[in-house]
Amino acid sequence: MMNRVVLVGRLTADPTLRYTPNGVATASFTLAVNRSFTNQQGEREADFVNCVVWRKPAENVANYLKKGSLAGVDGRIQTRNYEGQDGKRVYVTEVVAESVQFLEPKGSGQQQNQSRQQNNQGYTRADEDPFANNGQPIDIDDSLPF
Amino acid sequence: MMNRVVLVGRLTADPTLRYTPNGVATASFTLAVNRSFTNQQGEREADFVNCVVWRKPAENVANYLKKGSLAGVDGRIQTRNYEGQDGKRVYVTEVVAESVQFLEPKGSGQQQNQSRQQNNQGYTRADEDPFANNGQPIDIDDSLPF
Amino acid sequence: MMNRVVLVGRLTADPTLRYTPNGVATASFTLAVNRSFTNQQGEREADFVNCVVWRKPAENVANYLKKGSLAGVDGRIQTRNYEGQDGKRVYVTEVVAESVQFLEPKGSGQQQNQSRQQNNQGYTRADEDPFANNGQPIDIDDSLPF
Amino acid sequence: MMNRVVLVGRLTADPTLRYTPNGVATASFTLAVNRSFTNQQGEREADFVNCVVWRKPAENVANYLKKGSLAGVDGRIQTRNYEGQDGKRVYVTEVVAESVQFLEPKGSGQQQNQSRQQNNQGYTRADEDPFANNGQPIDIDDSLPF
DNA sequence: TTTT
DNA sequence: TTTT
Repeated sequence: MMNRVVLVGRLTADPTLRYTPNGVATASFTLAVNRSFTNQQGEREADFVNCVVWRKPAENVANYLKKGSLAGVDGRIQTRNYEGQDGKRVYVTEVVAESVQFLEPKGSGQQQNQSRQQNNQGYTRADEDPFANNGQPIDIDDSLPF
Repeated sequence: MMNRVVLVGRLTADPTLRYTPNGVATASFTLAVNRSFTNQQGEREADFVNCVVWRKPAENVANYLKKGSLAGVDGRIQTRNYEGQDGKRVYVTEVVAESVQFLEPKGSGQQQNQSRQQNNQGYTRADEDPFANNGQPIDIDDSLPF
Repeated sequence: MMNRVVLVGRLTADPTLRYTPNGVATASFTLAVNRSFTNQQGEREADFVNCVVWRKPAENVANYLKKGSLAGVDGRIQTRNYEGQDGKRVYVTEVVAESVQFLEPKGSGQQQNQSRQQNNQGYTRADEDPFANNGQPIDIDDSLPF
Repeated sequence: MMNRVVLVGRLTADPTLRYTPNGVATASFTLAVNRSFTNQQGEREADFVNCVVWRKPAENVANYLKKGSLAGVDGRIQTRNYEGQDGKRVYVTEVVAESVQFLEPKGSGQQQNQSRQQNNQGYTRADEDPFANNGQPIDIDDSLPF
């Protein structure tokens, strides 16, 4: 079986960094990928793809990317499901990034680190161990990645 | 911006073939893509990825693939949203296949066409023209692809 | 069968634009793709991948990309062979780009078009019709793309 | 920078297994990838892509694949060059497989292991340590992978 | 609400 | 030097 995704797009918001109880970092973000073709109104639309990344690259994402950053993702599609607030099963399709490429020109992001930390106050942990769970966040209370 | 997906997996069910009012064929199916790694229980899980294909390849999919068929998809990730039954916005991520590869050995699928037709009775149209709408189904009443 | 390549890298030189006798544009260029890992000397090396693109995107490449430009390529691997100068068969592996993405920030390339034209003086045709030949340049005399 | 290749095709010959002096396994093989389109004579041609794989997957390839096997490769394009027999630099483009997928139906390859061993007699080492050299074979005497 |  |  094969499962490969490559995306280049811009972050729709600052990434969200969390830590599992075991101290493993995970960052989540959404990439806006503009389509190369236009719709019948002549507009270029975009696809909005939720992405997750684990461990060291997660911290790099949190430190170097922010809303609007151009980034490339190489990873795979992952599906998971969880119990929704209304008791119904919610199905999620997202991209697990194995590597994230920073495509901004040099020198365009010195303040990013600072801006991110302030932006993600209060989102510093996730109730999940990626290696106890195959890379799929367990969503407890309001800590959904998306 | 770049957006590329390559999958190889097995159909979880016979594909669903529909036609837009303009007579454009669209087939939808779900690929089960077994993961190469195991979870903490030592089990190999799978990702279930919804796929859509348009026009001539849609008819080929309907004619040559069925539940359990091994297939490859080369396409892109697409997101769309529609008004759910409870009035809330439902977000969908799926793969639009530009090409679908049949990876079954020759001679293993002669009855497929027949089995498919019987399976998709009553699903012969979709209320949508992909070229008036950029490849994104407009979901009217119960004609959702997924 | 499936064949998909996605690259992001920088042009090692200005692209070379040619036209077949039938007037079809083709641009060739080499992408330097820095590796994410280092060798035993701790250096980051690069792969140098020859790319070809046809028709309208070829002209866009020639007009908007130059040496050093950051670009993304979505295409497929192609192999071909031709009679070398010593009568031996030469085997070539290159990437045929179906789309090329310009990843430079806006406003960083206004003079590119002019610089390119002057750079490619005398390279204005290729002895080949891509649609009579499946996208593979026929190499006559010294007009090899690489 | 990004560099991703996905291929599905058939082995043109049994894979060649070697070991570096440090005992690291490497397998090389060529994938014939049939094109989806036809040339002006109406024939379907193929691309022949040289692939290399290291370590445990190399041994799996040697044990489970043989001439004609259907296989998928997920990897990256690598370029390297070496001094040719005539003193000239020879440039090589190949695919380094990070994973290889066996796409043959079950039960179709019991004799493969045996057939391979006999086929590769005398090819049991390669003068190279992939981790001292970034995955690129050092070609000494006649031990070129391709 | 899933494939082999 | 090419596979089904």
